[in-house]
Amino acid sequence: MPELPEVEVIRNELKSNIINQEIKNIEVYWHKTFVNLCQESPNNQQIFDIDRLGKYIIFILEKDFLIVHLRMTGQLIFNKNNNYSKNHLRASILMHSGDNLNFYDARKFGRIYYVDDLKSFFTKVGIDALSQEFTNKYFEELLSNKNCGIKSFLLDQKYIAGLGNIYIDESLFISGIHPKKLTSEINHKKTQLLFTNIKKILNSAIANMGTTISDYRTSGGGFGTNQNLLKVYGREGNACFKCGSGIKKIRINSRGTHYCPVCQPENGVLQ
DNA sequence: CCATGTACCTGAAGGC
DNA sequence: TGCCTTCAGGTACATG
Repeated sequence: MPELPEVEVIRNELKSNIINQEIKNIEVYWHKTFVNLCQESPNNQQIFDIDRLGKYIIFILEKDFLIVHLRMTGQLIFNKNNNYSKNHLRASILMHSGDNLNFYDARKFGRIYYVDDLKSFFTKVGIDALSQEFTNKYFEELLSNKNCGIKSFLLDQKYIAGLGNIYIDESLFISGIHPKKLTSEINHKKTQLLFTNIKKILNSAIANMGTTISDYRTSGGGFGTNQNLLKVYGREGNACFKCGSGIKKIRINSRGTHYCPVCQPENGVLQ
């Protein structure tokens, strides 16, 4: 499930291949994949740059923008096929050079939006988790204005954009915070620790080319390696790397949530 | 306003 | 083998 690091890896890889290319046209094979929110046409427009906000990848065209969200199983593959059969190909962005950017998506949740106004498109998306403007002070302010479980808070993209199920579980584990801990009850020291660890976890996942559990591929079709370094996610019943107790799995907001009951106590001195 | 529930989708995995 | 159920979780939208 692509989160911020996976999207960032794809963005970095695509930059060298896609920037300055000119779009010939976009072929759509599953009608819901392409969402046209703009009166113009992307055809014959040059791609000036590639940006990112949270889990959205943003292609900056001459006049407007193509925004891709991979959701659960989306893949952006440059100039080649992937391991999926051809019938998972939902759209192709064809370039005048003959290069192409193929959008595969087994579950059809992913989207390519064509928009002319970024501001109105991103009204419900908060600050990017790796942006310079996302500071410890900003994090504390967000937390103090909210009183819900910390995992629910981190999942909600309108506060902080880019975190998903895997990296939230990892960040809370190394910070020693129970996923149901109320935002208002996390003390100053723990807040700072969590803030630092979120940035650390995301940056290290980028360095490892992302987490490939099932569908995620880089734009070259490659695998990430970060799945080998996960501390809690997917480790239900296995021994905690810190204390040896069994990792537990519960559901929060209908998401599988992994934690160590000893290192992340719901109430206790460690918090 | 907020919290919760469900739709969107398909493939993999497990039970019997 | 094979059929059925459950699970995976990001986001939009509906409901209470």
